[in-house]
Amino acid sequence: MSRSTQREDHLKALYALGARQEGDSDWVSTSQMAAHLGVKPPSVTAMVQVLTELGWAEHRPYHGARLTQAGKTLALSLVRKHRLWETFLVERLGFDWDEVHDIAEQLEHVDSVELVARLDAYLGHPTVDPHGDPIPKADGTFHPQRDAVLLAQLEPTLNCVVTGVRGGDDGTLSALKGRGIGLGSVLTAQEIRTLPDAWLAQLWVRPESPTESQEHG
Amino acid sequence: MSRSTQREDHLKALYALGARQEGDSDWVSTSQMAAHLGVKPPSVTAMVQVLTELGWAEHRPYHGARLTQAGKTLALSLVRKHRLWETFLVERLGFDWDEVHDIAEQLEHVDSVELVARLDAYLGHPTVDPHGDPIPKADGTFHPQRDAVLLAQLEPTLNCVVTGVRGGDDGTLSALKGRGIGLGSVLTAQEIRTLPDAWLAQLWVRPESPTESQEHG
DNA sequence: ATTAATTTTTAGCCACGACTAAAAATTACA
DNA sequence: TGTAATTTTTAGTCGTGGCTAAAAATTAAT
Repeated sequence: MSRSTQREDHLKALYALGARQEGDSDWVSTSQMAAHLGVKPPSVTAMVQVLTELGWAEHRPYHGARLTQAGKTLALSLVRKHRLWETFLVERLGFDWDEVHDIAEQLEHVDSVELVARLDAYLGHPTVDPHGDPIPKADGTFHPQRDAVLLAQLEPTLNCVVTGVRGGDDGTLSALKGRGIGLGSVLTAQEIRTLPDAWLAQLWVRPESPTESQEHG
Repeated sequence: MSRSTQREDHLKALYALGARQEGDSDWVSTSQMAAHLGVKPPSVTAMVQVLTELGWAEHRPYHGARLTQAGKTLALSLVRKHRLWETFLVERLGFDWDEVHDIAEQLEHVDSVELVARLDAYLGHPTVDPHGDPIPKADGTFHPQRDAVLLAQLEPTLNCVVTGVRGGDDGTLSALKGRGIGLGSVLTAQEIRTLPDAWLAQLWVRPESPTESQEHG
């Protein structure tokens, strides 16, 4: 009695939502998780209690849940697997970056440490996935985005380069692709003003001076 | 309500056991399936009834079950996925041929036709997997072993070359590897007499004249 | 041809993980 | 501060896919 696809999905949701909590703490409500996972809140409550019994989460009834250290380590290994598979799908199989999420979602639940190690080596130990998200290391260490800010926080006069997309579902990603926006895309200050508000909180960008031209690979 | 890992596993068992039935028909008993899958017969009965309702199998109570044409097509697509993944694991990730079965067993349940198509192209449209088993084509056609006989049926004076291993579990495969036997291995008539009886029904071989020497790649 | 042994199915149960409806706690408002 | 609205948990149900024990059918043996 330990890992299962459902438990792993709840663990990942707890990790993802905890990391992007607005303010101080990383407590996540069951309804947040339910919305994220596409299930109803009572199902989440039940699952959170299971995760608690396994020592992966703690649960303060009516307040929320958050991961323990053990849970964080496990969640990080899932994120690692997900991002390695996405890298494989894009770089080796030639998928577009907006097509790979659902497939990686399935592949990440395949259970074999040897497989992950060999996949990592095969891909040349990549440090970021095709969305620009950093890939956790095998030992659990994790270096978040360097030099990146969310587009919403960028000074309005600056140009920038897209370095990542936060929590992008395939729908958002293909909409971005439809506007010609991908990793490495250069956005001018005036172009930024034409983008939907929703994207301002999703795009990680590296600021550039207003006059600098583009040279990226 | 259609595919699930368990249903797919039962479908594959029905296919595999039906193909290797001794005599005339391809009816498979529930206890055969149960032994193959590591579950109890009543569980198989229940699952076979589900497969029947889905139109993938037919069930004659107290006599056995067998696949319909639709079921065969589906089973073949699972075999295809399994063997493509095994090929990937061995040829690209560098696994030994006796380590890949369990991992491929998980990977084959990943649901994406596009993924299979791209994996196939990436591997160069291989026709046999690392165990020498032929890989069914995307359209469902399937060309079984050419020129191969089971070692048990080989005339006792002939040498032979190993071209495949029938239904090899990882245990048998690593035992074979321990004796230095793999795809392309040359077995002399006298060496054959020293092999365990169990292997005689598992090794597919291509006969050679007693004097011929080895030249294989 | 009966009876005995074996195999298969049916009946009834359990764990997992979802759901709805109702109760309890928290938060918001007056 | 007391009541209303919202959120969360509890209670009870359902489907999937296992199990054991008992009944039914088949096969084997006398």
